Amino acid sequence: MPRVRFAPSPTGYLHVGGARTALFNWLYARKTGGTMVLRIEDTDRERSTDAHTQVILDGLTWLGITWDEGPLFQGANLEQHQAGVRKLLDAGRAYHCFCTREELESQRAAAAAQKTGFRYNGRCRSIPADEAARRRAAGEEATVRIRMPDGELAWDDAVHGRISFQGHDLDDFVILRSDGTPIYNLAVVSDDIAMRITHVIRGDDHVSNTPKQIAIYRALGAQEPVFAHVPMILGSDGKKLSKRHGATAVGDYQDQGIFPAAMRNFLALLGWSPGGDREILPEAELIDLFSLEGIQSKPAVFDTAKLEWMNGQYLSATPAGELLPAVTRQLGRLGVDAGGRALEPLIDGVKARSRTILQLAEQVAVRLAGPKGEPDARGIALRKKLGPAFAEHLRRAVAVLESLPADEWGAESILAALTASAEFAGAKLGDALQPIRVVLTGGTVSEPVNELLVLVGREAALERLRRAAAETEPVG
RNA sequence: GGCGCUAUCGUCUAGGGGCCUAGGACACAGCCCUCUCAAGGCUGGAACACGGGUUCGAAUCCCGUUAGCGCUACCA
Repeated sequence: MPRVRFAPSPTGYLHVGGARTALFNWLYARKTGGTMVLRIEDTDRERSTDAHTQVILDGLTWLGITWDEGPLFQGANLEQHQAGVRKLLDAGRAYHCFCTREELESQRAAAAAQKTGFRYNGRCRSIPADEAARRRAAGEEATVRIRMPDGELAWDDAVHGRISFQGHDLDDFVILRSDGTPIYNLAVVSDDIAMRITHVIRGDDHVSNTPKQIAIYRALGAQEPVFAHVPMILGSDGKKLSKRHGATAVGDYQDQGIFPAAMRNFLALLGWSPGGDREILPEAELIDLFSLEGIQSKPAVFDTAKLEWMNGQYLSATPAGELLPAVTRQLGRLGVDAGGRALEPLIDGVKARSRTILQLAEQVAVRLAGPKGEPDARGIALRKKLGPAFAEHLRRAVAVLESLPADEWGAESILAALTASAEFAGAKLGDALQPIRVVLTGGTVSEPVNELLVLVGREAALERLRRAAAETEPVG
């Protein structure tokens, strides 16, 4: 049975790229009946925080990504990592390096000045073990470097096919800091071996780490896992997705009222395709269709418009009743009290015109509490265009609607009454109705006016219309 | 600079030598519907980076070129 892991470092929020990596791991585990391990890579003590860990856990949970083991913390495995280094040292596959940070930095600067790449010069490579032991006993600080073998370091990547590096292009990199704590590549390999990880599914930014990790696997005499490097997610300018592209944290989308299922569907299709034309794929289909081979080898641009479209698809497919809790929560945030009214009809009325729960809740709020402040630009433009007629239409509407008894306050009779009145006055139906829409919603966009009136309710609608008619009445 | 990865409409992609005058989706434009806007339906514009091979035949295979991206720490 495959064992996969998602291994974020808690140094920031759960990024959409990380979320997608987690999703692919999860999909693969669920598809194959394997095990998903969650490991928090907190070896960078300076930048790791518990708050970030919690945000990552929350983000995964929101997306519906579950894990079977963990969360495990890499920091807890210090002794295991050190034991691995000792084993490498004993086998002569690693050695102590006494070069100081300052020496290394000046070498790096010199290399940069000459526009040539920096590579560790191997100065400490040939220091005999007993001499190294003596110097360390004398209090000299040392890191541990792996002895990088010559020859090929290649693997058959599950998404890219064969990828090959040459050992002599890599240098003897540090695996243990002078303070005795492990460096990322060592810790990862050590943990992946200990956790019996069979498939390492991670971002493309790790492909250049892979040959280094393979060198460690070999030096440790351990079996290498299958590697699958999934492509990066880019911003609209083709550059690596970052803060300046707008929302990149999973939590941002949660706040915007995106459905977890829509986000998951969208993320899955970013860099992966089941083949064919299917787009809207529920969880079960995603799992059933998923394969590592279906993962794209080129990076993908994150397209918010398509995410919102997809969310709209999920929104229309979700019955109003299921939307109720989320809408109620948003209404609370907007400070609008439903006053015990049944929200479902309101939700159904505006559902098709919303792409996110947030937009939907805002529309419901307007129908409940009336628009806030002045109408929008198009509403004002209409008022100007109609001039005095705007108020006339309103007054006529008020008169007709008032004459409609409460028990006849239905979409059909309202439309009939309004149509007849407009006809009698020789007004175009559109001109007669649009002012009502503007007063009731603050804009020129809504469900049909007769339905809008039903949703707002007789008393509230009449009250708002009367007031607006009076306000817009020409002086004299 | 070195090493590596990648290359189909603006974007996500289908495509595994002939089914391709390259299909779908988002976005865009137009039309239908219509009291507005959506939704929905229909229509349209829009791509195989370039150059060489291989082959009867190449978006598909090979080699270059170009471009983009990633990595190049006692970060992860």
